[in-house]
Amino acid sequence: MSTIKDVARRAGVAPSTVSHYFTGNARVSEATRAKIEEAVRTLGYRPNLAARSLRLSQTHTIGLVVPNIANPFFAEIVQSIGFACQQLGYSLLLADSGNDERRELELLQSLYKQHIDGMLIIHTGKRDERSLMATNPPIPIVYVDREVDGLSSVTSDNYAGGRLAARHLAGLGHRRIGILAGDPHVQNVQQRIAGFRDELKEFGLSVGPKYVINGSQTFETGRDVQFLMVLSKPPTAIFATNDIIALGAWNKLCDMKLRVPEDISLVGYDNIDMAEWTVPPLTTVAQDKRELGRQSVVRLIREIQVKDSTPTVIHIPPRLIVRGSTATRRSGA
Amino acid sequence: MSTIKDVARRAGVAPSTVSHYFTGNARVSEATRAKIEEAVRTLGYRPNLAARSLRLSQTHTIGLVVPNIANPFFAEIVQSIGFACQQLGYSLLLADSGNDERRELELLQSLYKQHIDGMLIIHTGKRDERSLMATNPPIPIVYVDREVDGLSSVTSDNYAGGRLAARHLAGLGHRRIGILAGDPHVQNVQQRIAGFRDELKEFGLSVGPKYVINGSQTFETGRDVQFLMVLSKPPTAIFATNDIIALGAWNKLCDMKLRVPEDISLVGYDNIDMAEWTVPPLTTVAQDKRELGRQSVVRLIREIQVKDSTPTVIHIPPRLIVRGSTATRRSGA
DNA sequence: TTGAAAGCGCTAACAC
DNA sequence: GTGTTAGCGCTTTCAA
Repeated sequence: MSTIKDVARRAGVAPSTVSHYFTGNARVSEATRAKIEEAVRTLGYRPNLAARSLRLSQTHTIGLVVPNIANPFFAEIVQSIGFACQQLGYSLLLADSGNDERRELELLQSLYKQHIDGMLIIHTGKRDERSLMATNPPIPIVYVDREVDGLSSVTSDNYAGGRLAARHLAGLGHRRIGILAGDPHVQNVQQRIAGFRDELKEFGLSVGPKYVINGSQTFETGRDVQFLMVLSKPPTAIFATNDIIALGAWNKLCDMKLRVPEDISLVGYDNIDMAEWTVPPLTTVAQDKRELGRQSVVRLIREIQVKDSTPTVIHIPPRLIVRGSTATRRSGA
Repeated sequence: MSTIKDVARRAGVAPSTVSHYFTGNARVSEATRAKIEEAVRTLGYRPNLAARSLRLSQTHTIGLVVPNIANPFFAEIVQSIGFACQQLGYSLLLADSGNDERRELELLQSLYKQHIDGMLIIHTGKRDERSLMATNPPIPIVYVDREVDGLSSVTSDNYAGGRLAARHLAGLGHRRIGILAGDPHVQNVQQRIAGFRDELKEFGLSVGPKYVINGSQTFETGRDVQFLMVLSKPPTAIFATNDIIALGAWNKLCDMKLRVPEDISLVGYDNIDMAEWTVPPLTTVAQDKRELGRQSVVRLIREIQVKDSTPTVIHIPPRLIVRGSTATRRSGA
């Protein structure tokens, strides 16, 4: 592996001249430029970023911690983060916490050692927020998708999304509505439900405790929809706090010979690719994942570059995508 | 950010002693050990990996290039690669090529500059293999999921998987079988189809050109199943070269009021999570993604550590998962 | 068991 | 426009 010295020697100039050529910190004559370029080419020289990092004490690398990249929603966010990084000249160090808060903490530590310039975190949502804060990060951190009080974050406006879903369902005439809540400890879920309930209130509606199913953000929790359907007065519509739960519910409803939307309306959240793949496709609240990822990176890099460390909270507005899984309440119900 | 010198000063020893303590290259006395540990703790010292890399000329980081991390199949592989890396003490630099061969090449170059120790590549499959080889990599590379002639790779045994699918369908009595091939330029697809055809031959069967649909590895290509169903003698069973295509086909079949498996049997490939979510669940050829990821990392690290650079090809055996989307041919058909 | 010193590849003053 | 020089934080002989 050749170094800047090798290039310099071959080009018959000093190492610093080569450096100037690369950094553009000083103008080099046409003649030397040609010689340097020739040397670089024949030697196959690549600047050693480790050395540059050491010297500049910045790595142009950011860390990304996610709870579970196999979750399509997170995968799509990671992708857009990745694209934004490429565009802005940053490398991306990926770490999957496996939705385990202890591991999440270890990963943070080991990322710090890499002396990355900044960190993007989609936290597990399980840990007490304060302990994350207490670690007193040596570098800028922006939380993605799940916000943390008092710290910078870029998230979808979950409260608004909940309202959107409620307005849609109430507008279709539904009055007995169930909620597949998923994990009640996740802040996003709480906000979606809060928005949902608040909007319902404007229609003079509410959701009783028996009409709420808790669990986790998984397909299996969706299948617990059965507990709603065996109620003496089952709901005519259901709000699931994410698409995967909605898909799980739909799956169980199929098993029970209930049809969507004829027998029951179903609204999901996230608008993952799969939401379009059902028959009929799933009505859902879309989060702009591209924008979520892009803004996170942009914001983080801003915090890295200017020492402006006042936490900023960015909310990306959601939008309702009405597809085939919702319909007006049947007069009989 | 404190350095090894700060620690040394505070502990009243020389920097090299602190280094010895960390690397374990020399034994340190109990007394100094205690002083060093105290200093590290109060200073919150973290070794600077960039400096260490420069000195040791190895970064303990590997690069990973994937075509599209939003594809659930790749996402699952990336996850298992990530876990294996964590376990073995390597960091993971992620780069998504967006399934674009030009970008893939750029990413390789920029990863090289990071002086990573090795590289894992799931290539787009579009480029001529040779041009990838020609880049003459300065570091070990292991190709994942999609092999490249003459280079190290860890892939599923796609040919065997194709045979598995064919044996299953033929065994159920199907004689007119269609293939949703997807992208015929992807080697994996070719191999799956080759295996499928060869096994069919053993049953005295074959698939005529009109029964094969080409396209890409997408949901939309799956929906092209309609062109098979309007044939004068439509197939009674279909092999899709991945689950997403199968899901697309199923979606279209639903639209056409055809039922799976009563009217037509359907076999997918990959066993992504979603394959279990249909009603009935999808019969498919499973690739062991965990193992695929783990073996890739293990193999790459071996190539990094011992200079043994004779290319090794590892095939992970697939297995057929029979679920509800396949059934014996109806006597009427 | 500990320390002094050299150097990994690069950049940024500062001189010329 | 170009070169000299020092030093980023770390590890590693080699001596003491």
